[in-house]
Amino acid sequence: MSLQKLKQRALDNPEVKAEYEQLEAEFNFIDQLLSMRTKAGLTQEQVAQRMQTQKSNISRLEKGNSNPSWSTLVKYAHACGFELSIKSHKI
Amino acid sequence: MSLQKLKQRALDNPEVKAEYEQLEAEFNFIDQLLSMRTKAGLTQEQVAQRMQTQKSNISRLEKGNSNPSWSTLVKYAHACGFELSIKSHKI
DNA sequence: TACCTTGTTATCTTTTATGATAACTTCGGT
DNA sequence: ACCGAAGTTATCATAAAAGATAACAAGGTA
Repeated sequence: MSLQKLKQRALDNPEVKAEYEQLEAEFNFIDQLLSMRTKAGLTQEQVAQRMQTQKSNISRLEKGNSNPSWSTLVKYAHACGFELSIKSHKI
Repeated sequence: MSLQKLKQRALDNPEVKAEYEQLEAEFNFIDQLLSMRTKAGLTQEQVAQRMQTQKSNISRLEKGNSNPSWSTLVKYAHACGFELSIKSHKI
């Protein structure tokens, strides 16, 4: 079994995947979004239902092809069971 | 001099004010926005110029009468000399 | 192979944020 | 009392986000 395949198998496990995502959590914006859903163990459709919207819109959000409003981000976070805040650090 | 008055005088000092704001930084969303500008020692008009927009729009943003997009928040933060990221914690 | 789940993409409509201008309020300083 | 700086509010036009639907792709499983 190739290393790639092994990694893939490992990531198929939700818990392993969540751990993995958490490691690079601070990485970037999109990753953090995805990380929340992964940790919650929810599908896009489930999140969509909780947000009272469509799964296609969740995909759009997670693919980074959008510029979401703050309330959308908060709704998404809540749907995944998280509280959201902004963090700022001096350049 | 009343306590209120004393507090007001203290907060008139930008440095004191910045320190004060920082203390309750995590307080809420709007406070954090304002805090960035306060720490930067900039006026709404100065931030507006750096964001290539109008001071009235900055006021609208800071008064909480809006639901800004992520890019607007990032622009605002940059104008104030900050890098922005989201922070999520499990409910 | 056929099926089902999950996610992606495209497109259209509707809602809303943003840009812009102008008039107004507050508050210090002179 | 006047004046200027800083911030607020209202309003309108336009750009863009969000809602909705449908068709498609990838992966796993019977």
